[in-house]
Amino acid sequence: MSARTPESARDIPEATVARLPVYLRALITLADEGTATCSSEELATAAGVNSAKLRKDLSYLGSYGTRGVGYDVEYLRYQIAREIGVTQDWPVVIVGIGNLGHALANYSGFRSRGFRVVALLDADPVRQAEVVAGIDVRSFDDLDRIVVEHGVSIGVIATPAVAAQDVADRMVAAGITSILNFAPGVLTVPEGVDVRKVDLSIELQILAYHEQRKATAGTEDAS
Amino acid sequence: MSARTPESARDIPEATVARLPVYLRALITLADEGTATCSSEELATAAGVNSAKLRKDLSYLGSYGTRGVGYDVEYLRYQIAREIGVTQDWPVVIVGIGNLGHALANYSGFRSRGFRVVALLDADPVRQAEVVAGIDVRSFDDLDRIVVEHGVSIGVIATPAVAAQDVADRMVAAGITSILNFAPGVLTVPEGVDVRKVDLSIELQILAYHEQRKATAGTEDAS
DNA sequence: TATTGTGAACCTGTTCACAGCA
DNA sequence: TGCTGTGAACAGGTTCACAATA
Repeated sequence: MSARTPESARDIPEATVARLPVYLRALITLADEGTATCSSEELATAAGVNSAKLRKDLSYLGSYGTRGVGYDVEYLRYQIAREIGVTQDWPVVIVGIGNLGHALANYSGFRSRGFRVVALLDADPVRQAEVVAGIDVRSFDDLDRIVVEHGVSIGVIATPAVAAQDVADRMVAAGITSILNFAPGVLTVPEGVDVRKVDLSIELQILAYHEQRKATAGTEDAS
Repeated sequence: MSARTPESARDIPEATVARLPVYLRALITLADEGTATCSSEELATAAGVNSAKLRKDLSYLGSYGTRGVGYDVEYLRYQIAREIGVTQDWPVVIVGIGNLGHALANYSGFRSRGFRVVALLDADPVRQAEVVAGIDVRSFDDLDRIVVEHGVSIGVIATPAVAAQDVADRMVAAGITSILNFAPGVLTVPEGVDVRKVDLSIELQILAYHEQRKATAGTEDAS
């Protein structure tokens, strides 16, 4: 392995990275309930995983627990928040202020979990008259200026599918390097830009697959 | 307990199941463009995966291609739709008609991808006066009746986090066996009930983690 | 003692490379 | 010949079981 691993820069498996936010949320819940200390078993239950996986995941960050005792909730919460990078807020722009864009703009979870919506953009001049969640909707052409002004590196696409690739291209050109995409379909972006996709009908179709199998579990179909 | 494996019921790896809807969407796009036949390379590009993975995935369904030629777009589309179980519509109920519930109710992608929203439910009597996407919002107490009447097995939770577990419990009691949950936090459900979770701030936090690493990429140099 | 942290075993998913077939 | 379908090698992720230790 590489000889120097500076204190905070071990490489954490992707599957673990995807669970850290879940642990963080569970720790916040425990803290709110007044819990000062928890075992890996308790935290794992709160996060919906098994304790061996939780301990393995945490071991990639460092040794933040105490053998025979457990974890200090506040301390571990801070360490995970720091590892994820949400000890201060990330500025975010949302493009596409239709039904979904409205819902996202109004979602209070962003603000409390390390993100601040700094602009809402839409290509439709009619929508640019609106004020949503206390923020005026501005022209998509303002993207470059806003990205520079607020140092934005994360963008959210909530447009119809047909516009998504163009929006992504312009986000990348403006300097955005992480995109959360709610539009269906595949986005093509340059190396170094991260895209995560949320597709509602894909999620339902995965459920439908399993549902279908439950229905035919006892039956044998011979078509 | 899998003594018999009837022709259509091979066990498909979970990772493959999660990609079948992506392939289906890519095939629909190709069909709409008038493409009659495609190679694994073309379909893989359209779906955003590599061709070896695509072929491996399709091999779990059967041999639907022609060596030296490729795949018939319409035929493969039908086979995948049948495998997922979306050759006819699944009735779905949405609970929690706030901002997100509105957006989901109005999302046209559901109807065109194998799902039909049969009811919108909310615990708040004020919301029950509304009509959203042409469907009246009804009392959450009507859940049992609606599930039986329409044969619903899939439910969507778009309530605040605090209500989600109660809604899930009542869905399960009513006979629902698949849940798509947009509320943050862990849901506990009995064996046999599938839950998929969509959590917006978790997705953003995963992006933030990688974004943070990009920012410090120049600091540590190895190899 | 009670619980963490972790090597080792195991399992799942991905990629390679080519045999098999139209 | 060209492209699919697939065994085999590989990589990544999960679970086990126990040594380390407050």
